[in-house]
Amino acid sequence: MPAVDPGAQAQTWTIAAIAEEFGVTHRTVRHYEDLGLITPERRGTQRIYHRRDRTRLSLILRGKRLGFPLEEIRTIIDLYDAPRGRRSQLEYVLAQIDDRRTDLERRRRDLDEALTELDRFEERCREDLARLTH
Amino acid sequence: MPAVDPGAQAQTWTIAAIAEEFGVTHRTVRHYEDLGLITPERRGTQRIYHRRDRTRLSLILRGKRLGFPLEEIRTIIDLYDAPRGRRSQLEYVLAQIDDRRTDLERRRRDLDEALTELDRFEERCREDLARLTH
DNA sequence: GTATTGCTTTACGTTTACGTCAACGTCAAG
DNA sequence: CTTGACGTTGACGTAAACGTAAAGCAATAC
Repeated sequence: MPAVDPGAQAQTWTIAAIAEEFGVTHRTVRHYEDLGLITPERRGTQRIYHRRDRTRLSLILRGKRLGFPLEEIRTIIDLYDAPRGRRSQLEYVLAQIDDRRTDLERRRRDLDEALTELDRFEERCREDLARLTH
Repeated sequence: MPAVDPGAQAQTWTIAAIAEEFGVTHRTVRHYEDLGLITPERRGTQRIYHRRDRTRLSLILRGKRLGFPLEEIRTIIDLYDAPRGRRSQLEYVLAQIDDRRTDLERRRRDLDEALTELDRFEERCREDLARLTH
């Protein structure tokens, strides 16, 4: 069992393959490309997707589940790939990270609140049910 | 200091008042009414908002911050006001609560993942920065 | 060869969540 | 009484996130 086979071709996927795997349509995948969220290789006219594209796609979809607009998602995943060679670039990235965290933590507070309320509501319902049962 | 003054008029608000207080436009508030998310009292042609409407509005806005579509938000807040007199109704509501919780917990997992990744990324950036500084 | 399968681009359609006039009612202030 | 300030109902506009044909290339299947 070879740890890493340097001669092996890096695995690639077709648009139909990743679309199906991620549970979206190929139209959706191409839309993300139009917005610059993924940039698959081109072999002639065909799109070839690499692991990098899969990583990005899963980031995009998680962002969507969290309710972020695609444009904002792009700034986020671009952040992860941004050049960080110079000090000024690194400091910019660190500032962006802070903004992101503030946003995410706000969401988590909202989420926790919603879950707490839901729990309280369930309790009330269960009490009502118990009263009905006697 | 009266605990509860039964003779006191319940406090009400105008559309401009709640719009400004919640940081949205009156157009937005009326849009939520069009979708049946809030149903203010009508005094003639004017809308009169009560505490109940404010509660709903804050639920709506939190739902929006969490990225829920308005139609889904309506089913959620309607759930809180749903009749629960009969056993079958209560059991339906409890089932809905379970669905909601599943959804919210999924979101929380996504959110925690995103925050963890962000932390790891920040660490890497800080290491890079330290290397630049020597 | 041609028929099918899979991928491509182009382009218009749709839904959601409002923004943005337009045109009009109403009520207190001057 | 008319002028604002504030409110109202349409109704059309728009941006985002795709859906949905339409029409064509390209390789394999028979």
